[in-house]
Amino acid sequence: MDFPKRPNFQELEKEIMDFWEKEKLYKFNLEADKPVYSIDTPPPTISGKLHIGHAFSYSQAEFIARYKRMRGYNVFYPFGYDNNGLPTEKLAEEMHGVKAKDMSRAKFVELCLETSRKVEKEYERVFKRMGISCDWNELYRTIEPRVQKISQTSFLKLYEKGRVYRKLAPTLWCPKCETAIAQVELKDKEVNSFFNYILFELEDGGKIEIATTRPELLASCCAVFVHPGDKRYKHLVGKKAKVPLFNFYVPIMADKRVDPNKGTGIVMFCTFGDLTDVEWFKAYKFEPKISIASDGTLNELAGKYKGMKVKEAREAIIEDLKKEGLLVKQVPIKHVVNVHERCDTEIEFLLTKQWFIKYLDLKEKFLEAGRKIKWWPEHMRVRYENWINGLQWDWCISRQRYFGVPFPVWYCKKCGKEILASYDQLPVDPLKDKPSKPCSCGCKEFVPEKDVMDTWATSALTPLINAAWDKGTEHKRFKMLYPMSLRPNAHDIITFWDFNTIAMCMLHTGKVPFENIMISGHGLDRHGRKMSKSRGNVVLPLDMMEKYSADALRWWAASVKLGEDLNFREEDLRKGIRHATKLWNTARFASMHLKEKPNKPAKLNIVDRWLLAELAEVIDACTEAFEHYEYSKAKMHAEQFFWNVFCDYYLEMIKYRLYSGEEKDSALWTLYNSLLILLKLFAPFIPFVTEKIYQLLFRNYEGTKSIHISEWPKSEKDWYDKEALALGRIAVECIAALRKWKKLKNLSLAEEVENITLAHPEPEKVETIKKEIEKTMRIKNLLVEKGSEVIVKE
RNA sequence: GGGCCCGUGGUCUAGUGGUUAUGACGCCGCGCUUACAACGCGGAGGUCGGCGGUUCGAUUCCGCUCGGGCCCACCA
Repeated sequence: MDFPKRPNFQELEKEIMDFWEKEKLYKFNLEADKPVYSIDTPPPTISGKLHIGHAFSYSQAEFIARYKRMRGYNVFYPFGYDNNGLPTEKLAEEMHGVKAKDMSRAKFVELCLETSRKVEKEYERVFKRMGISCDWNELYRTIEPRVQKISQTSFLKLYEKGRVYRKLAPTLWCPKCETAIAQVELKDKEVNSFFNYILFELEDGGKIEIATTRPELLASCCAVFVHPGDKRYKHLVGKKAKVPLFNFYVPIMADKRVDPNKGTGIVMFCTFGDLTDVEWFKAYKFEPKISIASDGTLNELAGKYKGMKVKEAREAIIEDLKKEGLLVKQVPIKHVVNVHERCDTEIEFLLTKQWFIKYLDLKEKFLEAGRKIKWWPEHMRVRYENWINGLQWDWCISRQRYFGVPFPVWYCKKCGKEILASYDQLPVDPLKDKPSKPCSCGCKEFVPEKDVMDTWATSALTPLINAAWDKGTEHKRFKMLYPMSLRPNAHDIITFWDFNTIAMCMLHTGKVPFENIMISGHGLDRHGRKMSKSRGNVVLPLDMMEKYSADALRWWAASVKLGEDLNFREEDLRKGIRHATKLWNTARFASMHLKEKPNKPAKLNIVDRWLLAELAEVIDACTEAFEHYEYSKAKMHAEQFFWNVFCDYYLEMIKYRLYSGEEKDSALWTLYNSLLILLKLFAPFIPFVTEKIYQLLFRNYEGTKSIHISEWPKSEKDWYDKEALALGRIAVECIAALRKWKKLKNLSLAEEVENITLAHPEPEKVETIKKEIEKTMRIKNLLVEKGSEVIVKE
């Protein structure tokens, strides 16, 4: 057997990785007659490079996959890529130095696909190198045709149920690029501006003062707001104010979103100056007054100011207000505005038609669904519930983007009616394809929907994607895989991914999509900050695995409780190396003595019985911890037992038997079995080194071709031997005291000693295990007497 | 501003209404004792973030406060 003192972990891991791949160890078997454990792997966003944070949370879910596999489950562990949407668009633009709006849509989509393919390859390398035991045959991409079909089917079904509707809604708009933009494309910018104090006339001739930075929006003014608790203005609520220059009346209303300390405490509400305006618009259901066109110029509603750019109009209106004596003062201020990150242009809100999913009426149902799922850790459910309780609007699922799943929709050119694709046409691209029949009005010309769906509207379907919902709900695969056993993800996307998935799947199937949700924390940088390109604090998993090992990286990821964040410090990776080396050397020691598979002896030595009793407790503790997704506890129990009991005491205590031959069969049998059990307890965490040792030392005897499909350890009934447990622990106490004494006396541990007197509270018990203590500590004659503490007497 | 979580020796971490509070890294001393110096043995090191309350008793339960993280909201 080949047991060098120090293995080369990198080489070892690559060899094992090839072995797993060749043996197709993690392939899901649709035909197997075993209980299924299915995992709804989070498809990572194709947005750049994977960092340590990914390694952290994917490892944690993977521990569970390996544990369940060893528990005999038919584990379904697919992999996916979320390459549908804005992050991939931005990556493609960045990598190729181009901009989407400067090229044809088809060309840009092709570029995104090409970018994604390249990045997927890199992701795959990292995950495989980490030993993530996914079945790579079960691979999906959220942009691929099959998934598009599922996503579009979802849309059509919801449409049929009356759950999907289209209505005007404010959209973030860049007037320079003349495109809708997403919230993540916004950037804050501090600008110099003026607070303009403007007079509005009341019906009774009185005047009120309003401060605004955007006088050009006067034509869009719909109302005037004060704070409900503001005594100065209480009497105004319910009255009307006349908008200067345009001379129409608007209501004066109270709303707590007004800050009484800002400006005059009276604010004008326009459609739309900023995000608060959007909220008021939605909350009070105003008729919009849009005075800014998509190119950033004012429209006919603005009367004489029509055609002017926003800034020109602002100046012109200020001039006119001055002339009329309606401008009280201008106070220069610095304030933060939202600009488009590309071109630095201040954004506007435009009313456009958007698609929504109606679900506000189902809040109670979603809360109930959340209660049907086991959350690990439990408190994470609270975030889910808070999110639902705070929901105020239906879900807008349309995005004015390019790279995403298209809506299966056209509009009749003549009557404007919505024409939906038929199911057998899916996946469909309305920009290229045509409806299968003419509009009911007879018209044969159509305007395609150009928007694409929100990426979450597709990724919220992963349980259905995995279960092949496109083939219906009555086939074997769907029944095997839906609902899924586990949804693992980090806590930042509970509100997006978990909530949307539960909502979507409940709408489609009426059943919760998974039985368990396992929420992991974040792997952060040394100072506890998220890793990001802009911060420059990204640590790459591949670098760390080359420097240490995949096992070391995984060992690190297992070191905190589920749900806790963990700061990454490179020196912590040494712990994993240290542990793997220790395990390796233990196996090396065992290999020197295990020349064949030992038979169970008729009678077990007391030390062996003690070890098995300790082991039985550890197995139970690890198993229970894993059943509760507490992998870190399982790791801790196994690790502490291994170092502090197995290596420090047990191995030392059996050496005399291994070398002398006395009761050797008992020691060999126990060593063989306890080491195998330990390997199995560690296997989910450090799959490479445990596999290698298993192959070298156990495979021939055990038969099963890999430790990762071997049976999870079970303790035998007769191992729970209370007497042996107590005696063994007493022996440990005595040995510790004797070691301390030898140290004090400057004696080497190997030094033979004649007569020693040891005090112990229970001398009669020590007597029964005296021989083992003597042999371990090389004492000729151990005398025991009663004492209050365990100590060597001079 | 709202919600959730975290705050234990220099660093990371376990844990509990009750004797001297767990383990590891680091540090100090000794040791290459036939698996392992990527090791072994021994040792030093903590008012369990702060204040107040409940209790016979609190690191553990409650309230407030400070610090950190994440998500959400806000910036006329």
